[in-house]
Amino acid sequence: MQSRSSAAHATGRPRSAAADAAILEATRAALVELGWSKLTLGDVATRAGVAKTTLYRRWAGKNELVVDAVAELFDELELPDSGSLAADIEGVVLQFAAILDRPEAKSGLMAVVAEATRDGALRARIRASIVDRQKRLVLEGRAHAQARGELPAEDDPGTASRAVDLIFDVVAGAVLHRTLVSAEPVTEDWACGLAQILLQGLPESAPPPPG
Amino acid sequence: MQSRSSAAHATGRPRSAAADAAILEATRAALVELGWSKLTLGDVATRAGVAKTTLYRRWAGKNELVVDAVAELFDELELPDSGSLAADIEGVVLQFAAILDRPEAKSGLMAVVAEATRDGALRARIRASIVDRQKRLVLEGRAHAQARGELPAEDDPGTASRAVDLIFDVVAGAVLHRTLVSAEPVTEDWACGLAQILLQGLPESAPPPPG
DNA sequence: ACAGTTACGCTACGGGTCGTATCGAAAGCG
DNA sequence: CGCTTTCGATACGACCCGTAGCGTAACTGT
Repeated sequence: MQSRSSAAHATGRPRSAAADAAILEATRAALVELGWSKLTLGDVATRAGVAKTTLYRRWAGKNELVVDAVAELFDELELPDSGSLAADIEGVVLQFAAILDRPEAKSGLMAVVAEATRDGALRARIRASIVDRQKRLVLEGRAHAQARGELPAEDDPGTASRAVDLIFDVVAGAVLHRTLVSAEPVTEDWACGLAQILLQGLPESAPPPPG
Repeated sequence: MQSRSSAAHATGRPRSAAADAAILEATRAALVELGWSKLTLGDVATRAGVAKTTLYRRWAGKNELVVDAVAELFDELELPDSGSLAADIEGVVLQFAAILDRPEAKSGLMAVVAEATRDGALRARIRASIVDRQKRLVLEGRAHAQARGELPAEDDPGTASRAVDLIFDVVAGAVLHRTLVSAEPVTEDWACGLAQILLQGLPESAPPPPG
C-alpha cells in the first residue's frame, strides 16, 4: 500500500499488517461519524487501537491516509458484461453511484480532491490509487462493444487514449456531479438517460416512458 | 448576500457594505495563497482590515464564507449565442473551465462541496448560490437549439426538467472531473469532443482531425 | 542464546487555531 | 441628545497538531 513493496528491510521488527488494516478501517468509520473536517488523527489512532506515533510513521498526514482509506472502496467495481453497451454503462454507473452514496466515500473523496488542487504529490497519489485504477472499466467496456460491433475499432493509439479519457471524464463526472453537487439520487431512469445520451446524443433522445 | 435583504433594521449603525466586499475579496486571496485547509478566519479578517468578531457576526464559519466568496466567480458565465448548439456547448465549456482553472475556485468549490455532504443547510446554500443559478445556461442553450430546430421541442414539463438536470450534470460534471480529478487541461479539442458526444453519441464519433 | 535492528505504546510538549466574551468607541435614527 | 446596533481590540479556555523521548516488544542473523 505504501513504499514498502515486498522485503525492503529483512531485519528488525516487521510492521504489523493488522495495524494497517485497522487504521484504514478506523479512518472510514471516523469519516462516517465525523466527516472530513472533524476527523482527527488522534481519534483515528484511538479507534484503531494504535498509538498516534504509529500512524504518523506510516502516513504523512490526513490527506494521504484518507486517500488510501477511500481507494479500497472502489476496488469492488467490476464491469457486468451484460451483452450490450447500454446495459454495461448503466451497470457501471449504478455501481459507482452506490459506492459514492456511502458517506465515507462522499466526504473523503471530495475533500482529498480539493486538497490535491494545491499538492501535486497528493494528486499523483489519487491518480495512481483511484482514477487510473478504475479506467480499466472503460477499456473493458469499449473492447466488448467493439467486439460486438457497437463501436468502431480504433487504430491510432493516441486518439483511442484521448477518447477513453474523455468517456471516463463524462461518465464519472456526471455521476459525481449528480451525487455530490446536485445532491440527488442516481436512479435507474437517470442511468438509462445517461447511457442514452452517450449512445445516441441529445437530438435523438426521445423522452423515456413516464415513470 | 445574506439574510438582511433591504431594510430589516432601520435603527442602529448599519453594517458596512465595504466590509462585506473586502472580506469576500480577502477570502479569495487567501484561497489562492493558502488553499482551503490552511485558510484561517483570523487571517482573512486581518487581510480584509476587519476584526475577527465582525467576520463571525456575518458568517457562521469557514464553509458559508467560502461559498459566498466562490459564488461570485461564476456569475460572469454567459451563453455565447454562437449560431449552433455545438458551438454554444463548446463556448460554455471553455468559459466554465477557465473559471475552474483559477485556484480560488478549484480548492474552494470542491472543499465546500465535500463539507456539504454532511451539512444539509450548506448544501442548500450551494445549490441556491451556485448550481441553480447557472442552470440558466442549459435552459437558454436548449431554447436556442429548439428555435433552430436542432433539438425537438419538449411539451411535458416534468420530462423537460429532468432532461435539463441530466444535461447539466453531464456537462458540468465532465468539466469538473477533467479539471479536478483527472487534473488535465480543458483544451478546445477536448471541448469539441465533448460537444460531439452530446450531439452524436459515442458510435458516430469519428476521430477528429489529428492535431 | 545474544546482540543488533526496527516497530510499538505511552507520555509530554510548544505552537497554532478555534469560537466566544467583554468592553469602549463609533455611526446612524428619532 | 438618548437609543440601538455595529465595530475594533483584546483575552480566554479548549482543542488538535506534529514531534520528541523513552522503555518495551518482535524478529533476524551468527
